[in-house]
Order: sequence, then structure tokens, then C-alpha cells
Amino acid sequence: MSQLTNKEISEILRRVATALEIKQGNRFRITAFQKAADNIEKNPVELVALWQKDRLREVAGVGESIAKNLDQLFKTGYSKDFDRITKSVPGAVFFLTTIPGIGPKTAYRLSSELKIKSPDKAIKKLFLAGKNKKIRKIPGFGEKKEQKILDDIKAWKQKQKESQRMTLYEADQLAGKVINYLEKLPTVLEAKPLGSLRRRNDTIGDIDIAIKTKQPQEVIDHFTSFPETKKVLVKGQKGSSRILLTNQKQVDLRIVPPGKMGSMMQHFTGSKAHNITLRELALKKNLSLSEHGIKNLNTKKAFSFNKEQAFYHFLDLDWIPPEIRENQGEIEAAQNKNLPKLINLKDIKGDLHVHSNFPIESSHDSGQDSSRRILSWAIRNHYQYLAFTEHNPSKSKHNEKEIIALIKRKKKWIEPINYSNTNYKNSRTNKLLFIFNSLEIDINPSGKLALPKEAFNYLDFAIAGIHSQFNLSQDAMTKRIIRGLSHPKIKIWAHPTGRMIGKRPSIEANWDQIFLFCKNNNKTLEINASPGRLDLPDFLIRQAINQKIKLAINTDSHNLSQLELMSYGVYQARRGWAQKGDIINTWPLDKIKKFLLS
DNA sequence: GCCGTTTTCGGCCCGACTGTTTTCAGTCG
Repeated sequence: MSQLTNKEISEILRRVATALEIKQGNRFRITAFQKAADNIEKNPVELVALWQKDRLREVAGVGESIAKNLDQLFKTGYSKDFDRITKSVPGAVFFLTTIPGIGPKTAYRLSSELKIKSPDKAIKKLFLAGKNKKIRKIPGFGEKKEQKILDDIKAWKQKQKESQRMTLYEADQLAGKVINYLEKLPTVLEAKPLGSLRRRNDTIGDIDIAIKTKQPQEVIDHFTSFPETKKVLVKGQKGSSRILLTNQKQVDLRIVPPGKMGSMMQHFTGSKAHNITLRELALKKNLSLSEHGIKNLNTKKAFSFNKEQAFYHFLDLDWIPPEIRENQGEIEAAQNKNLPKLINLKDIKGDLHVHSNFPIESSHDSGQDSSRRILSWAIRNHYQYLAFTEHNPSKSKHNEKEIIALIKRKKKWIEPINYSNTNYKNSRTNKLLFIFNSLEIDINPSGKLALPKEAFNYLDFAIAGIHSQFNLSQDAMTKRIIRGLSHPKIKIWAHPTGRMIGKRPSIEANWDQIFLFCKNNNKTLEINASPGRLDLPDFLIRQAINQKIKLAINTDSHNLSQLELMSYGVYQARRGWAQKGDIINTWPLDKIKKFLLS
């Protein structure tokens, strides 16, 4: 049996598609392989696990034939059909197509004309051929194309070096800067970030911006002279342009005349899979969709849309929030008028994971700001409750007695705030802000909690999380988590997968088993709002919600400014189809008290 | 090769840009 990852499988399927493209195969057959590759790459569950349960066909785009060949691949590491298709294509071709700008046809011609067959040093050889002006001599290629290939290779190399994707927060900052610059032009009537940024994806590759204007040329000229531009990659006639910034990030601009912003936003927001499914649906009604609007193929009449809502309504669909436009059933739900009513930031009534600078003497990072400043912030933002969840005291620095003394001191520190300080009053409800006395406690590799038994008596509730040894086996990790969460005082599991976006992968765990435990024992999963975590990931949020498990959106703030990042947790929750009722910190104080203090 | 709220056969998203082309192919999003 061979343990191919989803990424490896999708690569194999893309090779098949590439080979078919070179052989001028049926183009629908080609896209079928590409579609399957895309879906498999994105699939949150490893296909090898689905294969073991005989459930490969559940993945969209995987039909009888591909499933049969995957079965062979998993069993023997080899697929007869795939090999037959790809074996006549030199290895260099597949390698060269990894460079954006070089597709199957170009790669094949370069490979055969320049006699670059093996993937070893293929790119180096190609680059050298370009430098020696050999590419321009190939029929159909010219000087410009040669230069473009050299540029594409350079860009590719650069991209290998840099870390590829931004966090959502970084992308917001960058997009804000560009939009700010664009809006200085009076002829820019509206500037909106679209694409994955608008869908609030956890990571962002390129920035997409749509501009409403009557003066396209002026806007494009202004855009391409953005001060941090390293290179103008595309400057088209119809208002599509792309620049590469000095920080290696790309920004795409689309110009749209007044009256057509709705269809442009729809088109440019994506996702690609969402748009394709939408267009297939429209075709059945004899309608053709594009960024310019909707065309009736019978009457040839074209319709423009200023608002996105009208675009969706024209197709008899409810407007779909951008966060869930991932072709995961949202179009069907919009048809049936049963889209979820997604949670909003204003639904949040408190933050249950906040670190103050109370001297708890932990081995992890302590908070930087005082309780007083944090509480003022919470009041200004109309919170009704807050939990101070400093890390548990370090066991290496203190004996058990000292730790218990520390926890007692913390309780004494919080109590006066709740019972005597009238400064902290919510201006909307006229109620006192309620402070939960809590801790964030390590779950040690064995599943033991890093706090003496007695100390729990002085806490209202606690949250638990993994902060070390992230690489246990799935089985050991699952046991560790369930044991850790079993203590009756533990109500919330903090940053469950432990992932740090772009830095540390998720832990391996049996989520079915853990979810079942959480459901049966009333444990809450955190959606950690920190843009570097966004943990749980969206697909696990959706799975948890489908199993009626409650979630909490927390900032895990270690300073005041991080309290502002609650919105990122809300976006993430929305991407997981969360509604207000799924999130416990939308509950009023009485209800959450009952839950957390039970 | 995949797929099904008109289908198990007959369809399969849409347009822009670039370069090398006298009308289009390749690539991308």
C-alpha cells in the first residue's frame, strides 16, 4: 500500500491532464482531470483515508475511472492508465509547467526543440537557452516571448525564496495601502478588494481590487505607477492590469464602468469553483454569466448589474455571503432559500480568552497590558463579560503550594472588580461587566493538566490547550486531548489544531472521535481569532456545527490591540457556516454564566 | 472523464491579455 498525499495525487492527475493537452486530447477529458486534481488538493480529508473506507467517489470530480486508477495507485503505487498516458512525455515538460506563464504546449515545444528531456536542471537549461538567444529561433517564438520566459523563470525563483502567502491581516494592510493610494484620484468612484480577500480566506496569495470609474486609462496609469511597484506585469486595453510589488506580492486591478459594479464584484470575488457552478446552473436557464453581466442566449438581451444582490436575484438565488462562496453547497442553499444566517461581529458579547499582565509566573508569554486598560476597552466595545485566562504558573519555577497560592491571589484580584467597581458598566445594558476568573492550562503529552488539583477550586472555569509536543501520533494525540478535556472545569479547548499559519501544521488527531466526546460532554471548541492561527480551520468549524458542537470565538489577546482582532475570528466562523446560536460568546451573561459555571 | 430537479447520453464557464500572428493559440484567473 502506498501513502500518497492529496497533493501528490493531484500532481499525478495534473500530469495526466498536461500529457493529454499535448496530445490534443478531448478538452473536456482534460478539464475533468484538472477538476479532480483541484478538488483533491483542496479536500480536507486525506484521500488515502477515504480510500480505506471505500469512499473515494464522494470527492467531486472523482468518477468511476479515476477512482479505479486511484485504487490501483494506493494498492501498488502505480496506475496503468495514467502511466500509459504520461510515459511518452519527457519529465522536463511537467517540471517546466510549474512555472506560471509556461503551459503544456509551450513546455513541450521547448523541451523537444531545445532537447531538454530530464527534469534535472530543466529550468536551468531553459534559462541558459534563453540567455543564449536560442528560444527566439524556435518557430512561433520571438524575442519578446524569450524575454517573457526569462522573466517568468526569475519570478518563479524569487517566489520559491519568499514565503508565498500572506495572512489575511497582512493582506488587509497591503490592500488598504493600495486602495488608499487609488482613492487619491478623484475619478476613482469606488474601490473594493475582492477575490480571496473578500471571501476572508485564511491566507491570501494576490490582492484583487475592482475600481468603478469613468476614466479607465487615467486610473490604470495611476495604478501602474504605485510607488512600490517593481514591475508592471499586465496592462490591458479593457481595464485589466497587474503589478508586482517590491515585496513580491501581486495586485490585480479590474476597471468597471458605473452601472456594472455588481457583476464585476460577483465575478472577481469568486471562488473559481463557485463561479463555474453558478454559470453551469445559469446555462440550464439559457443564461450566460460574465463580469459584464448576464446575457439571455435566446433573446440575446444583455443585463447589467450595479448591485451584486440583483445579480443573484436574477438567477432566482438569495444573495450569498462572500465567505461561503466555495462551491460547498451554498448555491443549492441559495436556490432553496435556506442559506444560514451567518454570525456578525455585533453578535459577540464577550471574549473568553484574554491574557492580562497579572504576574502569574508562567513559562509561556504573559499579557502585556493591565486588567484596568483591558476592561476599559471591553466597556467601550459594549462587551458584557470577559475571561482572564493567563497561562498556568510554571511547574519548574514553583512547587505545588506556591502555585495554589498564586491562583488564590488571582481570585482575590478579580473578585473586587465584579462586586464593587461600578466603573465597568456596559452603557447599553447598564449592567456591570462580568469577569470570569479563568486560566489557560497546558495539556501535557500524557493528557494530564498542568495545574494542581486543588487550584481548580479557585477558578470559575478553565480553558485547555496544547503548547508542546505537537507531533504525537494520531492515536496518542486523540487520547491526550480527550483526557485533557475531561476535567469538569475545562469548558473550552483553545486553538484546537495548534496550527500556526505558514509556520506549523495542524496536529494529527481523530476529529470524529474528539467531536463526539465534545458533544457528549458539553465541551466548547475555540475559534482562535489571531490571524496567525485562525484555529479551528473553516472545514472543521463546519463539521463541528453539523454535529451540534458549540464554539467560542476568542482573541487570545496578549495586549490591547489584539482585542480588536475579534473580527477575524468572526470571518473564520462565517466561512464555517456558523450562525449566532452556534457561538457561545453571543449568549447573554445569564446564559453563559450558567454554562461556564456549571 | 464526469455528471444528472428537463438527461445514463450529450452536454461540459467565460473573457482578457500577450505574442506572433494576418485571424489565432496559449495561458491565466
